Amino acid sequence: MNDQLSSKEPSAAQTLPETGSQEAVNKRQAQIVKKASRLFIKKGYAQTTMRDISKATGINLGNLYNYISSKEDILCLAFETYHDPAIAWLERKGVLTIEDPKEQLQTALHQMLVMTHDAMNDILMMYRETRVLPPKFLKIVLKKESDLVDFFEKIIARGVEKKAFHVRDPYFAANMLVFQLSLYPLRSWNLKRYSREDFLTLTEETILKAIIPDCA
Amino acid sequence: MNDQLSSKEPSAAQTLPETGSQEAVNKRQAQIVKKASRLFIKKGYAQTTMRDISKATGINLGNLYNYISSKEDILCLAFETYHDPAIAWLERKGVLTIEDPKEQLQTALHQMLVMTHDAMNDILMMYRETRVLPPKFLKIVLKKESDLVDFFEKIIARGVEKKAFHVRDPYFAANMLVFQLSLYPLRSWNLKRYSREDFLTLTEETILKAIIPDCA
Amino acid sequence: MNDQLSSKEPSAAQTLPETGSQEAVNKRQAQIVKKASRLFIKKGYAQTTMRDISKATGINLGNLYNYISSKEDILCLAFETYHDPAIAWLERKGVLTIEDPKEQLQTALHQMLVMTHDAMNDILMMYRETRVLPPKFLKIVLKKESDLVDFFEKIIARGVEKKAFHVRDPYFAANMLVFQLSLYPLRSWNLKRYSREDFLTLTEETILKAIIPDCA
Amino acid sequence: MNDQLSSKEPSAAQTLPETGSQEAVNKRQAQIVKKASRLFIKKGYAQTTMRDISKATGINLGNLYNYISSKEDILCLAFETYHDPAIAWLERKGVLTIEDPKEQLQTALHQMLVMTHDAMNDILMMYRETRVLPPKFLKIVLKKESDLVDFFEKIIARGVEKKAFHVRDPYFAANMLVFQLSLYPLRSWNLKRYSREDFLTLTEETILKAIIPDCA
DNA sequence: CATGAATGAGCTTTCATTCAT
DNA sequence: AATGAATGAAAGCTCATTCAT
Repeated sequence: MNDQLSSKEPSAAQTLPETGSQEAVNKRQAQIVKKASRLFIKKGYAQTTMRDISKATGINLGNLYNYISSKEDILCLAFETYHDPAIAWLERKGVLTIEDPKEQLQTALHQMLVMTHDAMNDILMMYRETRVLPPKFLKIVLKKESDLVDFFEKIIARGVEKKAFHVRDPYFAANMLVFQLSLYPLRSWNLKRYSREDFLTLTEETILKAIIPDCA
Repeated sequence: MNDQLSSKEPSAAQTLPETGSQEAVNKRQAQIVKKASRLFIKKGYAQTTMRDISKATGINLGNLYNYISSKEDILCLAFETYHDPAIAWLERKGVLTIEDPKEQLQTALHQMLVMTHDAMNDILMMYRETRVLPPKFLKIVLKKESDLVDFFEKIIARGVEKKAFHVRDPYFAANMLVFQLSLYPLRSWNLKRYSREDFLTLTEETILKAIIPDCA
Repeated sequence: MNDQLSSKEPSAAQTLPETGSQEAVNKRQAQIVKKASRLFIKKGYAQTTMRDISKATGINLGNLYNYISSKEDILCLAFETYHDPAIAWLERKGVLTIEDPKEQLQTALHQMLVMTHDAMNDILMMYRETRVLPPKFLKIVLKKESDLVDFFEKIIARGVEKKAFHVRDPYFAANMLVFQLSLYPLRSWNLKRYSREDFLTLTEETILKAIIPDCA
Repeated sequence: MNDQLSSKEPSAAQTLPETGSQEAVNKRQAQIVKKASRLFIKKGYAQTTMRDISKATGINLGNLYNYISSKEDILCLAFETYHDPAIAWLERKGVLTIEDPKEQLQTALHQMLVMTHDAMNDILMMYRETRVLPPKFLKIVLKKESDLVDFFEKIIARGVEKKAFHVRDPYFAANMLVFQLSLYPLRSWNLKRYSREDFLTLTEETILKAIIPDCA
């Protein structure tokens, strides 16, 4: 039942020379992706040069290419890094085994909100730079996003069946819900006045009001 | 009253060697911005070259610079072009004079939804390329977006006062509402299954449910 | 009958932006190919940089790419430039209409020797750099070379039939003959002691001795 | 008499930090040159990277430099490796002691043809990559080639004196002969239709016809 | 001797922008 | 105003070579 989210396709963006100690390479790679993501967030992908990344990581320009195979590769890796945990989280927390629809929805929603809030900059970047991804990789990313929608659709549909939710079109509702998760990353400049806690509570409330009838 | 939306700052991104008939220049400029926007939408700003724009407009490469001062300038002008009408629309339609809060909100929402839906590609582009805008211009754009939020906040606050709406924090609700307007542009690939009409109705319904208590 | 040499395939290596006056572009292109060939001859293709070519032609590095589409393209154009005339020459001179086999062979041989001698450096370069050509282009080049062999094979075969030549295998003889044409380009450092005239006479004599029986 | 071919100049292209057992070093060096030559033949010198050579030899990239001093050095060593045996062969076989000019020429020619045929790929490579050799080394290589010409010139001149050969200019004839030895390496793609034996016989015949009068 | 990460110069190519005509 | 050739500063990436371990 909880296999619905595990679309684990062969995700490594590109193969590398793979010299030796894969572990050390992975560590370096992670370091590069992390620093590069910060730059992508700040300046945009196209405006970030490999020389910028070299400077930011402290890794020599030529040496960078021992760990990643191209600039595009870094972006793909960044998408992986920030996408996979989101999906794994829900699975681990056993959300799918919660019996009460309201409780189930609230739990899933809350966990996703927290995650989204904390990774806000990365999500903002991903919204912007999706266009740059190579087609093959783009497909994987969209699949993962639509998996998340499907996940919420199931929960909502079950709640509707059990008369706990009042929703005309569960698939649409799931789409709207998943989209609303990104409110903060995409609109943060207007929402700075709210504390983290206030914001989370308000968002949860607002989202649920459209799904649960008497939640006024 | 209608001054709340008119933050008409000196909008031409950069000054040009204003020679002859300003009118002819403006017309050419508009033509450039329109064609260039299509390219920015399709290929992304960074991936669009001045040569592309020259070819698309039929205006000689060097001659382009008689009408715009830089590539960046075109993007700034594009933001203006697609931002200002959105704001002017509501003003023109006299939404602010509607007495009944429910009717007022529904009217404003519907009009904005229609606009957003039809300009979806432009909006998507603007989400993506905001990072390229020069800081000064970015500020103007953000101001305009927050003007729209303020506009809806006023409507919602009045509805709350009149006990027509049930909303804990009107400013937050307005932000969410304005954000939800972009559902289609930013998620269109998941929503292709809905007809234009179905989509508009569903979105309106869903947004209003979170604001108007008994709108089930 | 004289169509046997005209394997005029679409030979332009790569398509170019083709801006306007094709004639001026062609002239510049020829200039680039000529200067670049000199460099390829002197230093080898791989050891010649685009900056070298820019400096040698006096054309700005970036501007070069308005006339050629890549470094490889220059090499392809060079092959064309020095290959096509060789083939056209024989056709124009009406060698194929000479009745007497001996006279026909001598005429063709002499004309080819003169050409080869004068373009020696280019031929040397072509021998060396053939490997760099893109496969599609390589095929064309090899086809042209084998056309030349076929041309001489026909002449020799006719001479054998008419008992004018004494040759066991006309195709082999033609290959050897065509190969011998390159003696000077490929061995010039050993042959500097001969005047142009002496060299041509000696070579002609030597080549013919292997084909015409009593030519001692 | 046999000193005419032994131009044994100090042949190691560059001096190395000669540490331990010179013998082991030489063995490794030979291994590197052999494998690298295969790569040079297949891909060309410029297109072969030190990483390729490291992978092909199984010797660590950095470690390679304990046995050779540069990439260029490998090429120089390759030229030596494939040049010296050709020269030594004839000396060893005692060709110079054969009394009958015709037999002497035939023997030398046959042996050289066999060698050239079997080492065709190496010879092709040497033709191509000569341009990369450092001037000092290039001189040595050319000297060795001209030694071979001198060798055949002596044989031919003696035959002419003894009225066994009919040749106007022995030096020119020797040059042509040595050049013809390379027919197969440089034209193999046109000559694939001949068996090894057929090819050798045809070539021998054709070459001799230009030197020995009644060899029809 | 062996390793392979690190170095940095240099490569081809692109492109916004300028300028002579 | 219009043209498009010219400019030159980067860009992404490669690779021979070095060096700390």
